[in-house]
Amino acid sequence: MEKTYNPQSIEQALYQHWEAQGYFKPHGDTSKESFTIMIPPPNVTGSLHMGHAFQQTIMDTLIRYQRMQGKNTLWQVGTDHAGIATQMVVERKIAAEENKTKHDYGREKFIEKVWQWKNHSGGSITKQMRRLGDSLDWERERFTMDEGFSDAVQEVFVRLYEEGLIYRGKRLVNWDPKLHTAISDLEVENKEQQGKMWHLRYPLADGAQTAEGKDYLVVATTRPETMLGDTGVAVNPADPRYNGLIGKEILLPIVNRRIPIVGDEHADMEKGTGCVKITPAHDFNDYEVGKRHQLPMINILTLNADIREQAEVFTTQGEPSDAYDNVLPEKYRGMERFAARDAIVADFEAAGLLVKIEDHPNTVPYGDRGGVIIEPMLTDQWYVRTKPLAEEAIRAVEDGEIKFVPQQYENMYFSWMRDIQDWCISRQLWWGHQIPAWYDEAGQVYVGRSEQEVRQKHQLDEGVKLRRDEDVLDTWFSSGLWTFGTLGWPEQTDDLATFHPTNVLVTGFDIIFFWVARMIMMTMHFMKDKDGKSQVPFKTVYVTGLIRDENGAKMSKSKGNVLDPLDMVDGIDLESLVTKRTGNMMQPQLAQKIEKITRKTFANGIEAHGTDALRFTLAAIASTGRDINWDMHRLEGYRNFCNKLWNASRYVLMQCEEQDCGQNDQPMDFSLADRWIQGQYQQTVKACREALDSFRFDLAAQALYEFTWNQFCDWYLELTKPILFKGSEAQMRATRYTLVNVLESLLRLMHPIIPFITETIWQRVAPLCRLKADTIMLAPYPQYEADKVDEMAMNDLEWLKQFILAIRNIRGEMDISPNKPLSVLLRYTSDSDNRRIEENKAFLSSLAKLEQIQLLQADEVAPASATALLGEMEILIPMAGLIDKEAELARIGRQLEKAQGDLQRVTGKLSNENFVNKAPAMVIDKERAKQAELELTVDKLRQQQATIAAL
RNA sequence: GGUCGUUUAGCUCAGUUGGGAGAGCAUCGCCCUUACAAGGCGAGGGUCGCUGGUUCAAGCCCAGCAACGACCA
Repeated sequence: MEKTYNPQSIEQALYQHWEAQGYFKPHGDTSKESFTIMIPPPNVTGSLHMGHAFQQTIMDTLIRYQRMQGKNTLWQVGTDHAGIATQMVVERKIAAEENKTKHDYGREKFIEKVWQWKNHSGGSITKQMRRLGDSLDWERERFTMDEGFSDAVQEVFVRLYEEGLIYRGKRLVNWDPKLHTAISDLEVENKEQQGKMWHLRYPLADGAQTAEGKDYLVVATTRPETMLGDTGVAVNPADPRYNGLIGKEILLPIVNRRIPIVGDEHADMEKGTGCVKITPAHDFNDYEVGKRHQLPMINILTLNADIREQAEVFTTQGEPSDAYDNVLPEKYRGMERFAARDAIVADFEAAGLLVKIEDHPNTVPYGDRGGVIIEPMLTDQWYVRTKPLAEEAIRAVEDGEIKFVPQQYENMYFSWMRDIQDWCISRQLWWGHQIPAWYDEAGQVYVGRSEQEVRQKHQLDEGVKLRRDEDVLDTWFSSGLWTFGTLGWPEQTDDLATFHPTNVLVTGFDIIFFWVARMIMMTMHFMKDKDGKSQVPFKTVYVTGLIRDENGAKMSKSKGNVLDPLDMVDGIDLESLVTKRTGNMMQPQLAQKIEKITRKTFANGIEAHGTDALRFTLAAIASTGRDINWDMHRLEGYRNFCNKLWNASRYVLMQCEEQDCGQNDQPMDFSLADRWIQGQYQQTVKACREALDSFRFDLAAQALYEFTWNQFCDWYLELTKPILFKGSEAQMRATRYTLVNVLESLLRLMHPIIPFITETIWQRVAPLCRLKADTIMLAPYPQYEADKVDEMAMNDLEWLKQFILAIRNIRGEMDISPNKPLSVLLRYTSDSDNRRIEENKAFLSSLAKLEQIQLLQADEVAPASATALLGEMEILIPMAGLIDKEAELARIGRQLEKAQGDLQRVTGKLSNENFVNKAPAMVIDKERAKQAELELTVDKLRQQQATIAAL
């Protein structure tokens, strides 16, 4: 083996080999249980970030763990077409390279362009995923716009429409004025900010007066410009100030429109002025109020969110109406919405109608893609009626058919599902699944799998002109079909029978609504068992937290704190990192700041750590679904761990290769250490399996770390040295046998988390265990073997450790070189002490560096010594010429203080009658034993203190 | 405002049915001992956010408060 651990020299080649050998594919033996994970399809425009690395490490660990247990495992790979994001990428590209817009190309040519982009540059993320060691079945890679998947999407749309679960309507939607498309409520980010509240005076018509005798109402609004579209003012029917005015009218300033005063609970008497202007075409709450009171709707904004040349007037049902005229004051026409706001406020002020302006914290909706403020807009859109779909989806989680890990995320799921709103699925984009709907010239809509099918079904001959709906479907509509669409639905394929329902979904909490909930709804509606029972898409949803930067801030490009997982794998120098973080930015003005924090945080760039160290770190921090602050030091620690494993393996191989490791059935004489490490290892297997079975990757990582470093390396390897250097043939053989077999099995145990280093070492170690197999990937996962846990060996070795630690402690405290051999005297030894000493002299001499071990009789006087206690046994190291009196007194003093403190606590507890009467006997016995031991310890330490003090 | 979560060593985090406060990293001291200085050996370090309650016993259970965070409105 190479003298130093160098991940870069092993990882890439291994992955290519695995992939070429087809180890990632399901083995196909359907007599074995299947185990399936569907990867959350990454955005085809995306690149790998920490969240991907985190989730994929978990998925790969699970899939490797199950594969090694012989299951027919499928980890399905693919990407999604990311409608808006992809279209934006290509639009920017043609703008930059050819100075063209998509309209210059036209729809068909533009889509061709997008496909070209997709085929050349799309999915670079899948190459990055290979670097992580992900054992995905690449031959089955899917894309949400590929042919089969598009069939599934169309089929679902048509069937839902035929079942009345999809409808079209003119509704208020979230409109992105920059991207010119509707988006669903989930794609809106509400941001808190310090805004303003304008108090506007609205004169009452026909001489009406308020209870206080005023001839006007004051409405408070955060959006004064929308007053151009007001069709009412609401007051609370219980509000004595104004309820007398219900039914009266306002004369709306600027447009001189008469609008009614209505009584509605929406007007909060406590808030603002108690009077609310109602603009049904530009506000979701007002829309509802308008519907309740049959107020017409006046649209005053263009799709750019500028003031229209002429308003559009609709009835509550969305039909064109002439209830009001459509004239808008000339001066505002064509104004951008915020310019119009300023102008209108100024005009109110000029007219003496601006009462006041207050600071007012409010939440403002932003489009998560375009980044501009969303405008509620009255448009024709397609909707999924989600309520009926949600019912079954809720039940599946209630009944435990689907479990969330950690469970608290079920609350989030339920609260959203129980209050679910209809889902706007149409998008005014070109890139995506075009909606399979056609209109005749009268505007009548027909839905079908093709124009031909539509004509046939509705007996429309060639004379009837049909025009296809131009809109495409929300990308999440197709992602919602991921679990069954990838397996060949709507065909009833063998894959569906074998791999569906899938087992585990690993995802972030942020897409529970976007994706998880919708996937459950869609799957349960379309996938049925033979007996008609709905199939769930997956049995467990493992929800991860977010990985944040070292200060707990969310990673984002605009903050410049994004960490590329591959930079941690390969390393990156500071200049490249700065260039990478500040290049290609949406807001170049932030570059300087980003450069500064980058230079500060990563003064020396990022070192290479290798994929295994990254994966181990991610596993180690995967605890309970909460967010994690990324800590570079932990990554370093786990790289050191990989290095430790590497070097320990080198030791094992150096000792065992070309030696007799028990392969030839010659006699073996196992040492205490051999028996002990087997037992320790078995307990590790048990802990590790339990952790993986319960999704506690952190506990699995911890168990592996603890065993490998603190037991196997720190103790066992050291304990093999006296045997391998001085033991008999049979002892050496047994120890070599234990070394190679424990290591071999340990590598299998760790493989799901750190696949590369384990495979590399395993290739060398396995032959020494008489194993012939091509890869560790398909070797069996270790099982707990209780009969290999030798209790007596465990106890004896624990005693041995304590003995050695006691000597080392004295050396450390007394500044005695570890190289200096010591003589030790033992007093008050029990029979079992004597046996243990006799059996383990070689170990003691070697690990504690003792030249002589001498037993004293109980009444024998010992020379002045540094002392340690092990049970009743006294370990004495004669001080002559070695020990500093003051230092030894200080050392004893510290121990005494600690022992006395403990004793006091235990004694206090035991003298409490209530404790003795009520606590379980076992607990009391334990305390009594502790008390006795502590008393002895205190006693002996005092004696020792006196002895030393008397010198 | 509602829901959920978090608060444990300097930092990042574990702590399973209530029964002696843990890990990694960082810190301090000593060591280039033939697997490993990305290391070895030893040591120090915590009022478990605050207050109260239940209990023989609370980091853990209950109530209230505070701070922070997420989602929803």
